Amino acid sequence: MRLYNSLTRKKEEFIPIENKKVRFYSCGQTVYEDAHIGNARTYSYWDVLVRYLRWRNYDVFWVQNFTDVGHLTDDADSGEDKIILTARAKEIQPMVLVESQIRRFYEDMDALNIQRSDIYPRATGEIPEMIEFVKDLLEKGYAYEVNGSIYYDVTKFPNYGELSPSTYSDESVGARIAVNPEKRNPQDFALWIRAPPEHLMKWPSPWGFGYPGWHLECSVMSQKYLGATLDIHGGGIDHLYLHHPNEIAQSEARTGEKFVNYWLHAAFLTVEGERMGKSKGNFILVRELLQEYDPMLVRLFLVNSHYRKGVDFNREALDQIQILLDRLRTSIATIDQASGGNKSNLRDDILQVEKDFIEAMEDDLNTVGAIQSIMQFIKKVNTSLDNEKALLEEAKSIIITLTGILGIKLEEQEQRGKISIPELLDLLVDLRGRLREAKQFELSDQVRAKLLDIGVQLEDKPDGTIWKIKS
RNA sequence: GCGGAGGUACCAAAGUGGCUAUGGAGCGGCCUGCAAAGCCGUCUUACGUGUGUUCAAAUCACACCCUCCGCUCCA
Repeated sequence: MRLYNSLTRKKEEFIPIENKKVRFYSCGQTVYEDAHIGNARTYSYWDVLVRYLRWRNYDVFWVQNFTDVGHLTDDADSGEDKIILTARAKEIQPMVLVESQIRRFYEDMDALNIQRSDIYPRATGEIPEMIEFVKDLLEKGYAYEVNGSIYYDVTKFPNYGELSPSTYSDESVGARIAVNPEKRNPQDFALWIRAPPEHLMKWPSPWGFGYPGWHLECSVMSQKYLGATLDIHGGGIDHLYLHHPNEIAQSEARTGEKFVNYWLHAAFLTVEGERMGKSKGNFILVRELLQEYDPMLVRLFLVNSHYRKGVDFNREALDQIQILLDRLRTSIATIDQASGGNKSNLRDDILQVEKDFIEAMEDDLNTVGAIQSIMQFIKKVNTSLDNEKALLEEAKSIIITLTGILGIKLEEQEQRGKISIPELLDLLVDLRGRLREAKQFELSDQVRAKLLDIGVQLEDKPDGTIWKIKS
């Protein structure tokens, strides 16, 4: 598999440190508000990457963090903790907010079929490890203490900023906001921040009460759960410039070993041509979107563009995706209905689609190409319904497997109590078929129209009727 | 300003030296009680502009134009 490595800025053959074992860390959510469509897009790609690697028999261990403390409203180590700020506005305790947001995060991700990482460590659960980490950096001379706060001295780390195509110049840092006078260099960043007495989220440390700087947790957690060197580290493109260079500086200073072999960065999505941002107020939350749209439609939209390329979110784009999703679902329903024949030309096409899919995915996770290979295959299947039934079943199975790797569930397991909805629909379809045989078209059309109203579409094919649950 | 990514047909979106991309929209047809779906054809000798390299360029080189993104919040 070839992956575009942000560190070298080119596609490289992916070779794990230890044969088929993959150590993967992705930067997670600061849990103070609901996940938006941009978060979901990024996490969808990590999900696809993990599913694909596992399908190819890699043993993937995936860690994604929850930031539940210390992420300030300003990256330059000033401003307020967003969690405390939001909790205060809601008049609840910070940890109540965190718990609630984590639950909501899981709900949103589950709905989009974004599988969970193997572990989700929380920053507040790793405070002792963070303190040890900072002590180590102090002893090694990479950090210094000022009035109970600890800062990382970037001049001690010669390769600082190697990941970032443009590190901050001193002027640009100073130009944005006043440089914290405690810092020796404008680019130094906080490892540990002293807390004023009234601060709610604070922990005792050798330097007094304080809380961790937000770059620290990723270094600490990844090292604790995955070791000194990670195979893959993923994150949003915004982290390429500050968060990730700082992670490298901290981690490599402590271990003396290379921190990450492959850096992956997901591009941002825009909404109606505009960047989603707090200042623009155009956030689209996953849960709001899902009240209106089929989760699988959203999921297909999210993976139907390349992760390193931006994509615009708008209604027209979703309408186009709906057609794509319908086409996928129709193919499954059509195969189910087909009685089959005695031809066997599909055998080659089944091998071909798997080959094309793999080829696309191996090329830097080209999900668009992978979807296209499936679409081409579906066209083949549609013209090959006279193949042996067993081959048709194989065709269906490969479609479900491949779309499943992209996180798209095509088969609905609709079950209410002991009633099977598929069986119920089969019964209705059968009854309507008898009406049509009796040329009672008015009544049979009514049945079809009513079913469509409640979300079931019937299609009369030459050899029978199929049903599809519409979104 | 500094740095990055990109400009592909009506829309979306792959492709990185020669091989029909693909999906949708529109139009025409086949099938069908009707509808839907599916299939076939068509728009389609598309690749930001200009030079150059080459037997051959969307693909490589150089220059230019334009767009988006980061250097605020933010995946």
